[in-house]
Amino acid sequence: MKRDSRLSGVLHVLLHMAERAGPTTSDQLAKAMQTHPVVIRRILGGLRDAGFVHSEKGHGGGWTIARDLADITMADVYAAIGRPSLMAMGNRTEAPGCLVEQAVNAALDTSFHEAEALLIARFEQVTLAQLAADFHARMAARSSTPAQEHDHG
Amino acid sequence: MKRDSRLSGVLHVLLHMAERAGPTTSDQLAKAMQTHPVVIRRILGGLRDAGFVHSEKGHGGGWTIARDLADITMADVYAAIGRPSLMAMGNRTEAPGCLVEQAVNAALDTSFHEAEALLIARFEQVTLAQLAADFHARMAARSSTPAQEHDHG
DNA sequence: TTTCATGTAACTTCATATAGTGCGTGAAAT
DNA sequence: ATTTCACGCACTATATGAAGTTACATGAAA
Repeated sequence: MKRDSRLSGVLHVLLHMAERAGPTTSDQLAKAMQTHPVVIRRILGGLRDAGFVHSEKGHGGGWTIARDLADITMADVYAAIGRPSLMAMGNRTEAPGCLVEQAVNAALDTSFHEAEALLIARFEQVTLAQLAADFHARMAARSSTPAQEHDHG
Repeated sequence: MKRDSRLSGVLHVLLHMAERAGPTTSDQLAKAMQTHPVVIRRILGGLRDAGFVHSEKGHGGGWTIARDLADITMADVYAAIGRPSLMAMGNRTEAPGCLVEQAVNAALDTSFHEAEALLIARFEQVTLAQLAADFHARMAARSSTPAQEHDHG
């Protein structure tokens, strides 16, 4: 089953933005992410509507983070991209008339809802500031090659 | 993101088989599941290889459950279909050179692995016998229309 | 008024889950 | 023996959705 990488992508973009001083353009972020500028704009659209980032048009424009990194959790980002399903599995049919399927669905739903609740709870505990700190720790650990912080090779 | 319904499907098929006395053909199961016989054979292929069901060719052939329902857990069934990914989300890139992405991946992986472990643990606690019992309880509750146990409308 | 940058819609790939077809194999009934 | 039944499997077809791309409009600064 193919897995959604939007959450991973948004977090990645946000951390790259956080490493820069002024506004960052979609083009620059696309280069860093090895993708297309329009994809960046799509990814950040939800974040902008949720107030986590700000976008400016024209000369000197681009994207900036609108809040303190310590005030944005992974759960916030997850919500901003529309709370896509976390579970790769679903029921064959929802609201089935078949009682066998109802029994199966009930058993699966119970477990899946527990797992989703656990995930959301974990997401709420991790802020972008923590992720940035982890990144900087990795930077320090890779002391021999300190210029590769943006290496995507 | 589209969700895999194989686990739901296999459990459904197994419980339908359990309700019948002798062998059940792929055709009969396909009718009950409103799908194609080949789909049934594919679904049950992994279960056969794992020894949970038995298949017989020719006249009077079909599928039978090879073990006691109390000895088959949802985790067994999950394993038999190849342990497909349970999480709908993955990392943009695995083993990235980018330290930002490494930090993001690490944070996500931690949460996802926890959630997966929780799910597997729950699956291990539910046997097919329990699911069958739940089904029969639903049958009893729907006492006014007792002939609909195979209704898929 | 030219250049830069976002906002969006429409379109194209591309991956892949699911469904379906055709033919081969083996077992039982006649 | 031969017919019928049922699974096994390789292959094709279809549908869905994410990601990538193009095109153009909007708005701001040089």
